[in-house]
Amino acid sequence: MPYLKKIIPAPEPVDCRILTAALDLFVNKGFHNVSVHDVQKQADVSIGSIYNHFGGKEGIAKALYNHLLIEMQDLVDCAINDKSTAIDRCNEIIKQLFGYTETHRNIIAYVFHPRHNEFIKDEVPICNSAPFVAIRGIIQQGMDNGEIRKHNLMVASAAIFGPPIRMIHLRLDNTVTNPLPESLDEILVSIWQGMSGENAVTQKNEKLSLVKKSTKTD
Amino acid sequence: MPYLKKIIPAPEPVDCRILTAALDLFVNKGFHNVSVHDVQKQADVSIGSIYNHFGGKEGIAKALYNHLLIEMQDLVDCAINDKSTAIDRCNEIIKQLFGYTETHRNIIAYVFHPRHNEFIKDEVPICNSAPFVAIRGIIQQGMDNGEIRKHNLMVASAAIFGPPIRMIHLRLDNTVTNPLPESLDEILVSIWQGMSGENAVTQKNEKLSLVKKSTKTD
DNA sequence: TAAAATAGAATGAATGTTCGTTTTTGTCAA
DNA sequence: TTGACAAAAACGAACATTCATTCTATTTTA
Repeated sequence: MPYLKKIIPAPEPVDCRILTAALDLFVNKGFHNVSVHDVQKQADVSIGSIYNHFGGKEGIAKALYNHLLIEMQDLVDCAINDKSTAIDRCNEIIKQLFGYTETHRNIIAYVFHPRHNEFIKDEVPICNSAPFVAIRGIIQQGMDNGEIRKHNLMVASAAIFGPPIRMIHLRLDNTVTNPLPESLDEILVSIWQGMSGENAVTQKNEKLSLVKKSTKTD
Repeated sequence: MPYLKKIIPAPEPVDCRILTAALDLFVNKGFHNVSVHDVQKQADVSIGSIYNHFGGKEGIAKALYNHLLIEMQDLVDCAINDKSTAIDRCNEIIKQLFGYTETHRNIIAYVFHPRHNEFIKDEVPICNSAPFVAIRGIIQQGMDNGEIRKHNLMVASAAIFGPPIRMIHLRLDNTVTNPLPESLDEILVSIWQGMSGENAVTQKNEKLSLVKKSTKTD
């Protein structure tokens, strides 16, 4: 009965199994709390295979890092191609990130893990990796053409992507329990229109109350 | 010549030396890349003292964590006492955090280290610790009295504290090279007034361009 | 002089890596 | 199609090292 055997799904290649297992373990237990033997067991491969393919534990982490950065780059490139304004591009990127946080949690958790340098040596820090630089390029363009209020570039990046990244962190923590896409519109409104309510002391064209200087002259 | 000896500054107590050394090492090398012996050497104490005072490596991390959370709580309490509106209180907290990022880098880096649970077991996650809950309390009040636009509480928290926390992370990374207090005003303006520039497609009282539904009726 | 604190050598478990062996894969001649 | 055979991949026991912790001895404190 050869058909009985055929039912077995095409086995994933060894290197994919290793990466998938490692991603899961690294994200959920932390790189340093995972041994090569743990990865070996979960991936159902031998120690030798891991060393053949990746050269060691850090090699796995680097391969994952570089692979996932390419996927991030794709995401950013798509947003640039599909949308024409800086604001739309940023919004699209945020939308995609929120979606992936629900559907590909491990990937997002790994990429937005804040301290890769604790276990990956000699790689570009995530904030200076190609996709993140590309995002800043979008923002710079937006400031140049007046879509986005002029700021120091890093400040603008933090103002636009700080809230969604914070949401992602809180969601990965389970501090936020609702799927992020449900909050997308609210977040986007707050980014572009600010957080002040009807009774806020701050008025337009005036400095904020915390800023003391020049409140009387102008 | 007893005076020669007197010049030696009062030696810090052993437990403080241990905590100071551990904080420095944990922040700069990562908890898992630091051995108890590293701490012992840098603190210039014996292994035995470390085990007497803190019971082990994780004990040091927990003691640090709890100690620094108390300092954070103080910071929040002061803001609540010194300021009367939600916006002013948030701004004051952000101002203090920016200042401490420059003057007490290690403390901020440790508290805002995103993955304490990788090395500290059985402690409240940072986002649900007292000071962070207190901050959300401020925001909730601000929404109740109309100072802050009404949102889901977590969304509002992310919108207000996402940008400054992002700046802190980028600064700790050295991706941002200017001292944070220099960017304080810019960040606060962007939080409360939003990021849209003169030529932005988004207009007030209309939905953002990314939000497709109901763009025609209203 | 008893209790507390400090000291640091010794211990043992955990774990990253090596390396010789076995299995699989691909190629080519019969 | 078969068999020979070389290259590549997989295997996993053994190794070497690191490192958290223990424990007994010594010093300091009250």
